[in-house]
Amino acid sequence: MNQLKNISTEEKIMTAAKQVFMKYGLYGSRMQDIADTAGINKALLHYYFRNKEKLFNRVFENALSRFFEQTEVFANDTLPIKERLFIYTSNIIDFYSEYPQMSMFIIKEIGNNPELFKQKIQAAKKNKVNKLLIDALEDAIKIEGLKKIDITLFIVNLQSLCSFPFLASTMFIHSFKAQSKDWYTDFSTEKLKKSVQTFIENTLEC
Amino acid sequence: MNQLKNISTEEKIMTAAKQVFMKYGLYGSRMQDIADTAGINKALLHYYFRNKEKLFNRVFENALSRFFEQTEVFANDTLPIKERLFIYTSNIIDFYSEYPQMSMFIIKEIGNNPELFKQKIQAAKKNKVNKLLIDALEDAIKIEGLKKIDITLFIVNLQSLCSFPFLASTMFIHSFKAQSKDWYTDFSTEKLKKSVQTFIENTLEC
DNA sequence: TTTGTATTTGACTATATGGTTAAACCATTA
DNA sequence: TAATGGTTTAACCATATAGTCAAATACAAA
Repeated sequence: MNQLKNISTEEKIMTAAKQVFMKYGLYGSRMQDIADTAGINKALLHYYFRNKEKLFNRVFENALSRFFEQTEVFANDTLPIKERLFIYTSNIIDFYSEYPQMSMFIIKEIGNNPELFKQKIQAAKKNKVNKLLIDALEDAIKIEGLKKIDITLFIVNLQSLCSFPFLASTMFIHSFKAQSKDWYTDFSTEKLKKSVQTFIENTLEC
Repeated sequence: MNQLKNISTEEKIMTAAKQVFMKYGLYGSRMQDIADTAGINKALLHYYFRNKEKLFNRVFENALSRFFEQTEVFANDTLPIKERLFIYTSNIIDFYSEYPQMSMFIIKEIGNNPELFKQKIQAAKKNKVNKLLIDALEDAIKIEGLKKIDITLFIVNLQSLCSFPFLASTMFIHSFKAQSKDWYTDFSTEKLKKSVQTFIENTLEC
């Protein structure tokens, strides 16, 4: 058995499946489309991943893992919470910048498979390298003497500012183009990062 | 011909189609599913709306119209821009609160049909009762002496704060529940409105 | 070279799905 | 009552799609 070639084919499939599933979701995606994108026979999909659902779950699980990796920074208790928030939001913006459809994909599919999401949360909580945003904020209020903010609201606001620009990029592109503003020229992830940082500072310090 | 009965069936179909299309998108939705939801025969769908695409476009067009209606407040030049922004964000939050899947639906489908979106923008610009956010802000800088903010960035931030909480509500519900926080208890649209207003004040005045 | 095993393919099946049609139903009116 | 015309339905068709299978191919070991 050629281990290298084997991995290569499997990865070709995973790459193609990621692409197609992110674009069309579980129901909208066609196995033939995935096979074509991967440049292989459709039967080979079923040889490597028994069926559509199993293939989809692998892609979804990968995406969720990447998503939760981002929270590792909160385990670093030596940094003040504001610094950790800056690093986290910067990382997550870079992450979405690289995979713009990730956010949409995760949000849409959590509804269909909330169990896997719960599992990931539990795993993250038990993992020593990891700590979730909510726990880090609660600790910061107790230990660092952080102002008693509304934690859930703050998290929602933060995720909104970081995710939505990529999620809705097609809307913004068309919207601004129709009004003679070039989204690509006007928008940069660096500017977004700065505005998020300003939001964090205003919320934590005002 | 019974005009009343006619409208009723058509509306039953539109209501069902809205529900199903919002949940599964164009490709993921099944005509049979829409027929079942409306409590009618599948052939009747084709009697009222020739085919799937036409039915979908009607639903999409309705959604877009509702979306653009929200910007009418910006045409009211007698109110200071801050007031108009407060009203607009409050309205749009109420709107998403009523139709939580609207934002996701519009975003997802604009990519497939950007032309209709462009048309709506053009129509809104020509409409005297209507004025778009971007124009209102540009005017405010010229006329009201508003601080020269980065308009596109501000709009993106604002839309993010207002839309994402509803778009990603399933994620937040599961996320907070897994961490013993009840999303429904902790979250209210009033709190969200206040945080958006604070963001507007900080951005326009700081 | 031969043999055995993993990989890959074309051809196939069963089912789901969008769409059509002819007939039935029902309300209005002559 | 009977004719008219819009509305609704069951049955049907053509195609698309997920999944299967036997045969072919590649490739490593004997």
